[in-house]
Amino acid sequence: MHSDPALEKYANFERLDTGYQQRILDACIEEFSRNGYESASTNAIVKRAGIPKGSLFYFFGSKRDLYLYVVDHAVKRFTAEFERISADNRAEEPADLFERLEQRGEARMQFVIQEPLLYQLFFNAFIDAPEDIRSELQLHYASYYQTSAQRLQDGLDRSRFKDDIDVEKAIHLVNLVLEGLYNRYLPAFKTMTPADALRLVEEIGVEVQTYFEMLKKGIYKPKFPGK
Amino acid sequence: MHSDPALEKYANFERLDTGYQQRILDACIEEFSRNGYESASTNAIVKRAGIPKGSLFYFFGSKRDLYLYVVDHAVKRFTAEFERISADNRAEEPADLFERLEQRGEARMQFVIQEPLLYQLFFNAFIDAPEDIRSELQLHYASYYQTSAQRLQDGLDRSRFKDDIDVEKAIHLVNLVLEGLYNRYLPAFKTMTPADALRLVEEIGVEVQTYFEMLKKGIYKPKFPGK
DNA sequence: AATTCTACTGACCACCTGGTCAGTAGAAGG
DNA sequence: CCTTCTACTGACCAGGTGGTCAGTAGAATT
Repeated sequence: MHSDPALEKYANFERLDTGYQQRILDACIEEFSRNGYESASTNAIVKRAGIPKGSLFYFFGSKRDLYLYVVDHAVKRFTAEFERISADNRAEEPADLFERLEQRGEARMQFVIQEPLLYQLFFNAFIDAPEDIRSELQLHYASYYQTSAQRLQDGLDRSRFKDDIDVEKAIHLVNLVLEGLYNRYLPAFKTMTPADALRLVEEIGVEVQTYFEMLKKGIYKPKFPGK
Repeated sequence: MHSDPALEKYANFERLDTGYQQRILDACIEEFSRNGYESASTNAIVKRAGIPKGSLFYFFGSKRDLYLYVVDHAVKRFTAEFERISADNRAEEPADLFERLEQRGEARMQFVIQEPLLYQLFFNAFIDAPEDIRSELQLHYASYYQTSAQRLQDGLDRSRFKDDIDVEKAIHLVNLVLEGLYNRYLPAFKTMTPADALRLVEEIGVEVQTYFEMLKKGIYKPKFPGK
């Protein structure tokens, strides 16, 4: 992350008192999540935060670096919340693929409810942002993505899968479905009140269950039915 | 579509000779597919097309209307190509869902290979574009989308589905997988020779088969195995 | 009290945006 | 030949954009 003490790229910002930091961060989150990277305006940010224009660039250097900082903030908060929720949900990870994915989905939903702007910001960063920023982010978080994918497989009960099935391919398939579902609903999500978003999230949860039932019948042995 | 002769919103453009029209369209397609609506620049378009700035607005009125026109062009080309390919593939539609989807998938892949930019433009229009434009497009193409979905179901052999399965939901599921796959591979197509693209399409075909096997086991009765 | 140093500021900059409209080239009509 | 008309043009506009830097207020040092 950005906390490498040797570089301290954002030292000017992090030296500030936390209340002031938060006011600035909030303004950035609001602006970036509402408009994405390109359409977000640094002028709008300083106006909203009530700080001088020069300060923003004194603290962060450039719009690009500001964005990277805010995205990093979002990712940190997301993963922290993610860990916390899945930690006190269950001490042990379930051995079942679908239960794992449900658990992750639930944690994600919780975060969406609590911090809709941060979630949107974080997610859009990998979709909307200009190519060079996107690739930098992908590079930056590649290891996180990899360990996350690895953790999904560690200690997984592979005996539930039909013998003639390639487990990696099956996981791929299920991920494809979840990814596709998310992409399909994303546009609607962008223009919703938190209450409507919450309702939609629950609807999606039901839909996911339906699909999971079908997928289980396809890739699990018959003795592992839908619960 | 936009061809309502009573309004003739784009008459100034469509009066031009086709070569000139095409040069302008190409520039628009390039710019919009590369940058999306918001970040696309009308100045960049006129520069690329080698036409005066005023002409663009004389022909199309505004950036917004230009975009709607180009998206419409993309949709027309897409559906035309789609019809053509599926027409000379087979005279009769197969009764099997997966065969139908394979056929459609093949047609779509052909279009992706032949016109990657147009496909991207068309696809992104419903994802990236500003809310008001997106909703106008959705309204505009709602009926097309509906008939297309209807046609997928007409004369479909529903007896193959397990009795406890919601056929609509099952179709949704399979579409989700295909859509996800296309989107995953789309970026690769943009920077490929036709030969490599063709090879990749065949690879994807194999992958689709794998997923279809699993899905069939999940939603079809046992007596309809993978072929 | 004078000086140095540091953190910060805001007027300013060059550049870009979508859009306009008085003006013009050239065909058509008289 | 002159006029009218039409299709088209490009210099221009107001309103942005991200970014800069000479200048300053106030704390720290002498």
